[in-house]
Amino acid sequence: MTAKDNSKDVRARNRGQTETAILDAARALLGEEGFQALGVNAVARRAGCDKQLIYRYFGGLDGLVEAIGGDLASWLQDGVPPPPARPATYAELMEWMALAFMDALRTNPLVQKIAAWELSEPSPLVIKLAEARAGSLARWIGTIRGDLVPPAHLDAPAINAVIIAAIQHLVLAGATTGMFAGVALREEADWDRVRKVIVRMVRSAYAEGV
Amino acid sequence: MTAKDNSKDVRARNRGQTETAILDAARALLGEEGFQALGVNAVARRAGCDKQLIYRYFGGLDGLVEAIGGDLASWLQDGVPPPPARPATYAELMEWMALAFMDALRTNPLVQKIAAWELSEPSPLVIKLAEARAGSLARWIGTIRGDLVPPAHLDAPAINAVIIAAIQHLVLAGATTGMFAGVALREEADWDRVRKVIVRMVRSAYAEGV
DNA sequence: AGCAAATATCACCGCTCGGTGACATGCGCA
DNA sequence: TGCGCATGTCACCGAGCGGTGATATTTGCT
Repeated sequence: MTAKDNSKDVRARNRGQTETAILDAARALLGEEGFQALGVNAVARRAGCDKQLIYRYFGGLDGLVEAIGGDLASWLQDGVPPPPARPATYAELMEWMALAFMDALRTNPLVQKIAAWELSEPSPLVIKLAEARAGSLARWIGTIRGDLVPPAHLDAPAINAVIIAAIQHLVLAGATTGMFAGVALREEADWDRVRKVIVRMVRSAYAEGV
Repeated sequence: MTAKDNSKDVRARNRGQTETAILDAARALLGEEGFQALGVNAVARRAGCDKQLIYRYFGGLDGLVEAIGGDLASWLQDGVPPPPARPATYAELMEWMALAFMDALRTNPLVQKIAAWELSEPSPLVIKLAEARAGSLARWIGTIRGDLVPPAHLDAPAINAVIIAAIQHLVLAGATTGMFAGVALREEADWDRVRKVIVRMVRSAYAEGV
């Protein structure tokens, strides 16, 4: 029971523990500072270990990022509760989906930073992340969709892509500049305004008329 | 008439000429490589001059970027032709606006990179750029709007923000990963698909029903 | 012509980065 | 007990970065 024992946690020689420490550090760093700050030195500093271990256990930054991308696969399934009442129509389902997706993304800075990353550099590594995220989204929609079918005369995938794109962009812009196209995106009231519009647009896009 | 005369253009001692050379280099670098590659050394290398001149004439990278942001103010007014036929309704106007904005952004990698930059780091410098871009957009819409007035019961600014956000996000995603939410964004046919959906959503959002 | 200011270039600093090899230390098994 | 391997640490490399002072060269004015 020397004085040093509790000064730095136990930091036993435990590979698994170190690996998760590195992973956690990388996730935290990416979520808080963005992909620009994600480097071998920074991660090792934050994880409290030597950067050499990053190379040994993950094969460098690429492998580390790939590992992060791995648990990206289920961020929607885990974080979003299923729709409270079974929606009766595809339109209602998509309306709920849009709002749920917006909240999920708003409360997940890590995914926000990854999404911003995808828009900033087309490196193969980032493309893998994009695919993982797209797959996650597709799987999530698949599970909540059940047997509901979109109207046959509509291009539902494209409509949904437009909706998701709008939400994603507004959330990212709100997190950085706090505005977009003159519309404030800071207070919860601002987001209520956005919610109203999203709901209206989803409804009308899937409406029968026209 | 020594052999060296034409080897490097004239490169006379001309401050104005050098300034535009630096500005052009910075614009080209930003448009081609993205904001990550925008550094004092890189710009000077590309402009074929010493980086010291960047500090002397622009006060560093910040001033240089600010100068770039300056002529950002008119990128829409200059690049987009006015609507061919005077639209009769606000909805028609916004429909044309959406498509025109999409094409303008798709053909302007510099603005694309700046938009991606805004989503990646919230530095005060970038916020200035964002404001410049937002102001440009507002001014553009103002001039083409004329005396058309949106339906009073609708939150037109928010609706437009959602539309612009969707377009911007799809264009950025197309330029980097070439996909979004499972929808391809490469061939012109892909963009026709997007156009159809955008038109439908703008129309229905501004429709009288509901 | 001659001089001062504007213009352009060079050399250098300190720092951080990604990456690697050599070395220390503790665990588990024979 | 002692050996071998897994785990962790350290020192170092070359390169590029942003930034700055001193210096060379041309221009333009008197």
